[in-house]
Amino acid sequence: MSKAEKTRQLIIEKTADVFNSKGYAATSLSDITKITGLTKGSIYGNFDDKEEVVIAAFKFNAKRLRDSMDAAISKEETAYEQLMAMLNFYKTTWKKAASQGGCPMLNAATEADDHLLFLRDAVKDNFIAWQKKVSTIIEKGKAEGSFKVHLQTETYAYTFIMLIEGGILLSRTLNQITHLNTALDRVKLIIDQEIVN
Amino acid sequence: MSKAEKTRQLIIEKTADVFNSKGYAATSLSDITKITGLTKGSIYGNFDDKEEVVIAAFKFNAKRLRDSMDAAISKEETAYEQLMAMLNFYKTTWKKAASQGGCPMLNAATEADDHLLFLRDAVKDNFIAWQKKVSTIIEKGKAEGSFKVHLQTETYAYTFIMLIEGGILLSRTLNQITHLNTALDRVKLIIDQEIVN
DNA sequence: CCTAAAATATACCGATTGGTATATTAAATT
DNA sequence: AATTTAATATACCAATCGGTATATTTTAGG
Repeated sequence: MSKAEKTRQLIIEKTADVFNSKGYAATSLSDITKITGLTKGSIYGNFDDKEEVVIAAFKFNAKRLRDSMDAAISKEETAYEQLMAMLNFYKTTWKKAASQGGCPMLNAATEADDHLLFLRDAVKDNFIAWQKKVSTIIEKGKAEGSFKVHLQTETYAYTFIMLIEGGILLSRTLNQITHLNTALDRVKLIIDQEIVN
Repeated sequence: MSKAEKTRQLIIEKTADVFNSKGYAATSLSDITKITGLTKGSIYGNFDDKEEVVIAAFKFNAKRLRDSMDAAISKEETAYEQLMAMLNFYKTTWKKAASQGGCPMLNAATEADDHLLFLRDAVKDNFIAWQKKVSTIIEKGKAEGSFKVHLQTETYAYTFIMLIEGGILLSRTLNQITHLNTALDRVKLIIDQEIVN
């Protein structure tokens, strides 16, 4: 890794949390220089403009989330255990995530819906990737013979995502972990009652 | 209503949609003057600062949502029909809401969670009010004898809200109404399977 | 160790930000 | 109709915004 690549990475890593909590538009270049300890010259030597930093920071935040979820899931063998690991991941990571500004998917999605259009595609891709990950687990369960074969995989995957994001939204806004737990419990209920054979 | 009160109201009404779509922080004073056709002098003659406009605009957006939902609900007699009316309200209002920047609750909540702290309480209050509204309907259903009496009213109310907000989030981000419908169908399923006697 | 190239810092740019003091206009009161 | 008061417009403010040209420093290669 060249010096420039290291600096680029440092900028992304150091600013990721601020972008996620303050918002991508509201985080200024002076915020970036303050946090990184670098100057504008260095920032613009490694990025064409602020948009590029914003996209890189979001992608970093999204990847960090994906990677740690993957790590939790891949520890398990069966599809059922993998789904449970995903739920447990949210239950245990909540506190840490809250201190980093909450769910990067939720934050970026609301900010990019009709404003910050250059972010929209990246957010979209990540939601679809998340759905596919859940879908793959459900299909795996079908192949294992532990899940019902006739059910609509995608619809269930999206239902889980909705509940989790909705739960995070309420927990953050009302400052009570209860709501996220309610969401996670509901996902488990759906799995046990409708998906498992 | 005095001239000043009329102007105040005009400012709020004309800027409400922009605040909701662009974001409360990202909407500038020149946006406000452009939309209203007024000058800074007039804005600051009726509001102390931008924060006050932001709060007023959010409250207007939230009230408009509440009022139209109330109108849809109050047309119905039974608790079951009222819950169905709420679901139908989201199904039918979706398109209009999308053109106004999406759900004001969702937008303001994510913006106010760790930034724009002065908005947080107002957002909080509105979520609680929504939960109470749903809870009141469920309690009414219990009193009517059509709903099971032992169930945890608040938890169900929050579950419905999560699903709806999560559905809106996905529908907006992925630009497909399907997801909101999935959420609304799931709420109906919960009502039919777990709440109705 | 010296030199060329890459990376970072400095100093600046015009535009826009939220906000205000004052002048002007419109509305209400006598 | 004249006068007072309320409401709106004008013109300005310092601070900050994203961005850039250039100078300086740091790194790597011979």
